[in-house]
Amino acid sequence: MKEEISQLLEQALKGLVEEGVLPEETRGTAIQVERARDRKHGDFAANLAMMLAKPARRNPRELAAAIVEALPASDLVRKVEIAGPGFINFFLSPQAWHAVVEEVFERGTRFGHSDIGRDEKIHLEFVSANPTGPLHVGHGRGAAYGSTVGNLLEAIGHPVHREYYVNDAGRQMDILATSVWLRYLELGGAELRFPSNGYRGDYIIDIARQLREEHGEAFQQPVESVFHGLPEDAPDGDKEAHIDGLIGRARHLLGEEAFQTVFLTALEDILADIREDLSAFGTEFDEWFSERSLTSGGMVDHALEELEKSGDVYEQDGAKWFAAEKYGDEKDRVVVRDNGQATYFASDIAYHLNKRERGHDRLIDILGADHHGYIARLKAGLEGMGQPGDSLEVRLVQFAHLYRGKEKLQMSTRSGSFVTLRELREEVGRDAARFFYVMRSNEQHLDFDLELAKSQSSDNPVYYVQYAHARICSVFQQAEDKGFQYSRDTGLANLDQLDEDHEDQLMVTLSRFPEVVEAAARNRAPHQLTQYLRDLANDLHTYYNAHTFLVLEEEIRNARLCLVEATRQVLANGLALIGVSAPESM
RNA sequence: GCGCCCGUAGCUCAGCUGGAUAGAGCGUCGGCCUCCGAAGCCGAAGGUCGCAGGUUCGAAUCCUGCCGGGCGCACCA
Repeated sequence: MKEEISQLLEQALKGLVEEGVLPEETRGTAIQVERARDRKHGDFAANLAMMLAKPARRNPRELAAAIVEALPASDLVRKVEIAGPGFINFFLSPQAWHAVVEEVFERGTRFGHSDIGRDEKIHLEFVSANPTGPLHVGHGRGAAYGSTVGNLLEAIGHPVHREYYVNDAGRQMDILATSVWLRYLELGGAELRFPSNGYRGDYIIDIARQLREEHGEAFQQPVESVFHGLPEDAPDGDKEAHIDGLIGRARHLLGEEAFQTVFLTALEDILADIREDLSAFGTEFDEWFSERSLTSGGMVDHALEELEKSGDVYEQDGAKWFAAEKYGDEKDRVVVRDNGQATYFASDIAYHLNKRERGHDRLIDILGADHHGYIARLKAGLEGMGQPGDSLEVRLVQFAHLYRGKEKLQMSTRSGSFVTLRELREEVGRDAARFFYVMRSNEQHLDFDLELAKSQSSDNPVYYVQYAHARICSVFQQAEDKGFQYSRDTGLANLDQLDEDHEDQLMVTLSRFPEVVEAAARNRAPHQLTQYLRDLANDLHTYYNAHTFLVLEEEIRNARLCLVEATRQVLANGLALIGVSAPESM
């Protein structure tokens, strides 16, 4: 609809250039059409005349008059006015709004979708939490935000590949395996002081128990041999040295094969739990990409080769460095340590190179806000490997702070005293959780009040929107109970009988949906969609309270039902995009 | 110290890539159910858009400086 207005203006512009009224260089001026905020200003407004005033050396109002004069006729437009400093205001005809209702039915669940993004393949990485324990509420925000952005991008036609990067390599994983093994020893009757830096959650004990069921006493070792001669743990000693010593001891006493068994059991258990959790949260991935596969598949070496080609890799102090500073990073980065091991930075850029080599035009990473330091170095790395730095787009998700009423809840994976995503889901429900997570801009800190999200009444916005949907369903149920036969065709044929302000308003809001979806997708801003859904629900509730739908006159009744049926469709489409259900009754 | 994010109504936040008189929810106050679901609707009060400059027809929005809050600055993962 916006598009159509824009085209009319384009033709007018073209005409004026050809007539010589406007200089040649204004031909390519980008036409901006926006929704008028106040309906007194019509339905759409264009600032074209103001933008052209300078190059054309004419005053904007005069120019606006010339543009209006040059506009081709259209039956969508009822009236055009010039207002203020030179705005061109368009008033649309009723037929224009009726066409929207028809379009909703024609497109059905795909109303609001488009294909404008079809030429850009997008790789979307999100959540990617270390598989060292259950997901907590911070990951939940990334999951809700990421999956909604994915839905929005798909809705505007982008091919989207959703991926979870599994950090299944490195020291944290070794600490995990060691923690499991220590719990295993405890289950075997050993008494030991659990390392302060180990993973303490109950899930560790569950995994240890499973290990015992599957492997019996195979991994049992005397406690003395495990702890003997290790550096002291905190508070008197160095907890890092202590845990590293324990890892070494575990590897040594168990042997590499048995250690791997413990390691893999822990990894697979936790990963399975995460998959199940995310799936139940309505978040699906196309691929779970293993960090270890980067090394084993030679991708890290390949990336290092590509990087070498830049000529910006040098050796110093026995390590290989990448001159990242030349590419806008704040300092140079080590890629291979003096012990010959590739750094985390090396595997990170190898991963991103791999994403590019898989054919994705744009890489979107959704990261926790504490990772913002990675952006510059990742872009630098990509450029060093001959890839465009701006093919990577990082979206940060700020922290979510959980409150139970006034009480702020503490979170820490290590201590085991966190609130998990699963607990949150069980407590407030998937719909409320998802809606709350994306309701605010991702760049904004989120105060998530459990009591509020749980409250089945009043101030919970997700219920407000869902209620609008349920209410419409209920109206159709009532119609049936009263013996009114609903005919959509009769309704469509009589839309011109709908002349109430509320009906007008509702149709206008329905027509905004495709624009909202596009803007929310382009801006990676799901909260713009939740905002819209509240507007739409409000229009429906207002209309409902002001007018009875199930009136005796058949034409008006069917026309009204037709309008609310379209509304129901749009509510459902919008809720589907954020992964929230559209209930028929509540 | 350097870098990134955020300062908008009492509270929580929008403000659509610079537009017309800055909006919504909650909270407060006052109304609306013999009538399709009151999980709803209508109305009122509430603002120096952190502060100061700058850019232009026009700034909450863009630029600079300052103030305040959060986060990050590893041969850790």
